[in-house]
Amino acid sequence: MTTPEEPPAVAARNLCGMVNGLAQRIADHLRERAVALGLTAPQATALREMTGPMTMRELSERMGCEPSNATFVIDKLEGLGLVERHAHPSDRRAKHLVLTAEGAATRERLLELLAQDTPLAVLSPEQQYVLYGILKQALTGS
Amino acid sequence: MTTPEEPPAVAARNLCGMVNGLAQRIADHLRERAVALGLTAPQATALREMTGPMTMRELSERMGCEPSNATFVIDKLEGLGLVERHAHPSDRRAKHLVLTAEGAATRERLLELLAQDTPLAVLSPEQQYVLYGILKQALTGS
DNA sequence: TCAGAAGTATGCAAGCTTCAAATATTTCAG
DNA sequence: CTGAAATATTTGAAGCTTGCATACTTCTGA
Repeated sequence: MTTPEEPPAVAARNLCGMVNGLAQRIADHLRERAVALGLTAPQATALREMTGPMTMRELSERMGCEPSNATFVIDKLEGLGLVERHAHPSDRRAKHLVLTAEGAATRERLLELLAQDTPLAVLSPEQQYVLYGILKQALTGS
Repeated sequence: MTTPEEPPAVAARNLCGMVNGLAQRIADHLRERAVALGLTAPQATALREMTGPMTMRELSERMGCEPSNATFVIDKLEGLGLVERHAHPSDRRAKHLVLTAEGAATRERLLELLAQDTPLAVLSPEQQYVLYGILKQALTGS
């Protein structure tokens, strides 16, 4: 019954579960570092994605959530004094999210913590590069 | 400034985000199929993991969630008549989760739907096998 | 034996997420 | 220029998830 010449098919059955498992491990890693800074995981995610001023919609897309969820999370970060909602320079419908000085400092500390002991650190540079190529193809569909 | 001889380091920076992105795409795929059967995504996840009779704890571990969350989801599936809570044969602390006939039929339809148009289908069998090896190492840490 | 440690499931409170609807603004066809 | 359609954000309701507390059962070791 064993078919040594066809291992890919067997392996593929659990691939989705393995991707989810790895994503969950990454999420746990993030949550751990977030609480060390007094943040929740979603708050840390938002902070991590705040590479610069952006709209609510752009943030929600970067976070991979609904805009109304971004509203909820930004409410918290604004309450913590880490983010401010400014008027958008060219579109009065939109808000311009900007980090406060404390928000920028917290973000820097967060990025440092996130860079430590990544769940992917057990992979060699070569493996990481191969993984990058495969993920890129899976995500772009090309 | 470009360093053609060192692409892995550059690539590695976004690896976590790409893994999360792929996991989200898999989750969206699941949700889409779930609603087609009148289920929510968590309910479909539970049904998918019900490969046979098991305890609440085992189900929660397979689902990657807290036991109290499994209680919530199983309450729903029990209300839909797809799962039943039986007495565990050897441990009176535990419940033995069992699919009803309708539950088993729904699960079969779900598995068929999930096998169609997987987000990983764009990868060649060879790529899937390489991905399997890398994910395995990342998950086991070996 | 039996007292305490550990395991299994559930209830509850709080927070997170999504969805649908509402408001305000912008864009664009005609 | 005007009104329809599209876009940005927010609100409220409903569902999902977690963490902790609780009740009960099983296991362990003196």
